[in-house]
Amino acid sequence: MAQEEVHDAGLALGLSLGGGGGGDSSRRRRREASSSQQCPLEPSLTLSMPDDAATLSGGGVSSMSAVKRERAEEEEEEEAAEMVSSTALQAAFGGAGAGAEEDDDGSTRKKLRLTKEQSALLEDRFKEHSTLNPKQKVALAKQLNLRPRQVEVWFQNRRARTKLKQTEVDCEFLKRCCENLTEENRRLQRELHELRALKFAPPPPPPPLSAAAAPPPFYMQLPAATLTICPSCERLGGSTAANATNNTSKAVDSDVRPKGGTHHFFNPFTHSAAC
DNA sequence: GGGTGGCCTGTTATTACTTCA
DNA sequence: GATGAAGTAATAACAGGCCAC
Repeated sequence: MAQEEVHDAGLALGLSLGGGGGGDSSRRRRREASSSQQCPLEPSLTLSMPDDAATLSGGGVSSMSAVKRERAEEEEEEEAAEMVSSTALQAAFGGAGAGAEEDDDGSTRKKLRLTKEQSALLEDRFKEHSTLNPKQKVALAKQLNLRPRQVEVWFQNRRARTKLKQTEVDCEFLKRCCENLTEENRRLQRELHELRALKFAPPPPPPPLSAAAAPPPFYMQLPAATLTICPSCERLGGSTAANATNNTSKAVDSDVRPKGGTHHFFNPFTHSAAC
């Protein structure tokens, strides 16, 4: 089933959950609740209109500065206006829009699926900048017929997904590093064994692998991004082997070297007694 | 020092899709 | 093949913490 068909179905009303508008509204509401006399058991998931009404009634914003309060009220007014005009814009963007339908009991949150068009535009903006300033956020929200809070949440989630993905990639890369180092360790053990055996043999011919022909140890090929802070001494590590043989490492090293001091790159696979 | 806003991280809830009897 | 329940992945929304201003 095409997702857009589902998106279009029954979501044109444009009522919104949560509320509060731009900024970290949920936390703001929490702080407001704690600083005012509001009941702590009040459900946090409310429709925006009642929530806004409560806020505008004065109890919820008592701790906010006048400027902030003014800004919040402006945003809330904008959102209210957006809701009024949302029906027309829903047609343009296919319907996920600025909020959720109210449940019969009005208590459960409705998660809205963004349309392909909305997601695509958000992705485009994310490619340009992974963060938004408040003006950009509001503008993008208007363009997408979403609330600024929704745009903000989308960017937060998107950054989290990106980071998670990068972590998985790094993990996979380090796994390969580990495998290669294990293999290299085996090779060196064999080589050591052979050299020891040669002690009792006639003078050997030159080694088959010259320094120029032999590939550098795997850890010397690690990109700079994998070089991290040494957990023991909490310095940028300075693997002399890597620095001596790898131009890239040298360049990176010179970029990050603190003035008047030397440090070593930390390689998690080779780091041992160096610190 | 406390208030506020932005961001991160972890969690929850919802939706869409897949599998299987 | 059609169907509904169960399982799963994706993700919007939320909560709480941290940090800078």
